[in-house]
Amino acid sequence: MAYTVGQVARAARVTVRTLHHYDEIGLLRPSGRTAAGYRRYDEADLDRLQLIRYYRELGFPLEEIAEILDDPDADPVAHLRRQHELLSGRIGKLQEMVAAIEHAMEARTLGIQLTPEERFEVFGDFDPDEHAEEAEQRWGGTEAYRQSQERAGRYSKEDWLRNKAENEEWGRRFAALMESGAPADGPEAMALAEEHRQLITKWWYDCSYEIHTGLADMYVADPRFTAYFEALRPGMAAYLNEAIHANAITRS
Amino acid sequence: MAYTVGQVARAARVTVRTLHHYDEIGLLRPSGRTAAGYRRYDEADLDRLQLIRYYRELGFPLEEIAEILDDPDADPVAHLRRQHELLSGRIGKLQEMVAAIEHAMEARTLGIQLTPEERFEVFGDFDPDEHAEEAEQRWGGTEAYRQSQERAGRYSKEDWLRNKAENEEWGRRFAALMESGAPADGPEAMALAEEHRQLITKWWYDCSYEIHTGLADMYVADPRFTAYFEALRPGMAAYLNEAIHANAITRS
DNA sequence: GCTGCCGCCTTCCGCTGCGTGAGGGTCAAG
DNA sequence: CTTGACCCTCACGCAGCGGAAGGCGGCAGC
Repeated sequence: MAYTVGQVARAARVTVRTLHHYDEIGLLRPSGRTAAGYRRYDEADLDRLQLIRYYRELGFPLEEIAEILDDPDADPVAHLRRQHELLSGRIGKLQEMVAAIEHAMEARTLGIQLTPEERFEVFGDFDPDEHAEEAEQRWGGTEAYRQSQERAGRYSKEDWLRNKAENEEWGRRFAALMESGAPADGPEAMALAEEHRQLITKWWYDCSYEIHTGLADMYVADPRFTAYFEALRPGMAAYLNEAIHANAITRS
Repeated sequence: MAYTVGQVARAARVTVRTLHHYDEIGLLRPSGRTAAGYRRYDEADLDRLQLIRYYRELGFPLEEIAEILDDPDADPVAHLRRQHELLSGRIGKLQEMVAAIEHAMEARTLGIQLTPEERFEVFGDFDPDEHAEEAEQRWGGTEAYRQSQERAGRYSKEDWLRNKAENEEWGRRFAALMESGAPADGPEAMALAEEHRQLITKWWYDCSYEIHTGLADMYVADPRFTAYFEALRPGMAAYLNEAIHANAITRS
């Protein structure tokens, strides 16, 4: 059986132009032509095309595919191994990027500006071990972080907006409470601290009391978080820190 | 402070040519030039370059980066979300490719030819659900398969060769046993069946007796495996099948 | 003031893997 | 004999630079 370009293209899910291209560069020459100059592909050509598409999808450049297919001495397993490594590396890089994006999205919702250093985190420009270690230290490499990463990716724009709105709503009530002069370790403050914990659990990850107090400490230790709360109301970072601690002690 | 192209290039880890390119397309024009025509970059330019590199690493095309940076109304989070999806998709595809490669490597060591269908498995050309389901059925989605996949990727060429050699050695001894006329459910056949199980455990995954009998059945059911054993010695597939079953019943 | 060398300039061609025409011939059906 | 679906061969275009050619600018040492 002989096939025309169009038939082959449909069968192999490539464009006619692609077949022309493969012909041009000698990667896949049709086994014959009709009197009118039409390309005629036979079964063997189809087999070869399958192999070509296969290696293509594995990321091999066309020239290398030609080498593999035309050199019977070439070791296909070696090629596969090499490609396996390449792919693994690429997956790793992409995963780092995804993590960086999630981090960026998370920061955006709080309106926190990333430091240049953080912005460049995605680049492999420092020792990977050191980098991993730092990430471990900063985020604990914890289940919590993984949860939040996972969720971050799934949230729609509406989700983000609702999240932000709920956050702001809570912020307003907390600021109002401060205004009223209520003590940071009083029942109302503790109730709002608890609400804060629940908000995190709802949107991000299971926030235990332990984690919550850890967060509270970060709010006064990390200037970016401090700035965020201070912008809502001066003194809020410290006040919230105290309320969270009080709440954690009382409830657990 | 003002910097020359070279200085900027070194600092930002890009090539001079890249900066020229960014200038050409208007993505990053240096804030000034010296009398001699030298590009002069200032701090603001560096900031912009950082952002450019950041979005670049996240996979944005240059044109889109220009949009994001030049349009203050553009929603960066929306862009991030979109990019997150793109990256996740790409990771998924790459992971499928890796699985396909591992499958191919595994098949190679046994000298089994993949069917065209399998060769095209890596393409997303049929319903993903159906595909996943089929893979589930074929491989059980089991811990065993995951183990073997994981190991396949780590093996060096020498490992593969040793694996192959051990396999062949076992094959020779098993063929010799058949030759001797020993019964398939006799002690020697069972011993070699057990050795076979251990070989799999050593190289691939924890091969329980249950899994082993499953494999044995596949050896007579799947023509490609059958062909492999039949090539070693006619009747070997069925003989091995029986020996494995006998061994499993006796030992467990 | 001359030489040497490095860094900078612009210009231009090259690479991959095709997409997308333009401008025309061919084939089978009605 | 026409129509419409195919097919052909040029040939330019795309991103995102790499790299070379050919020529100044700037600074150090003689």
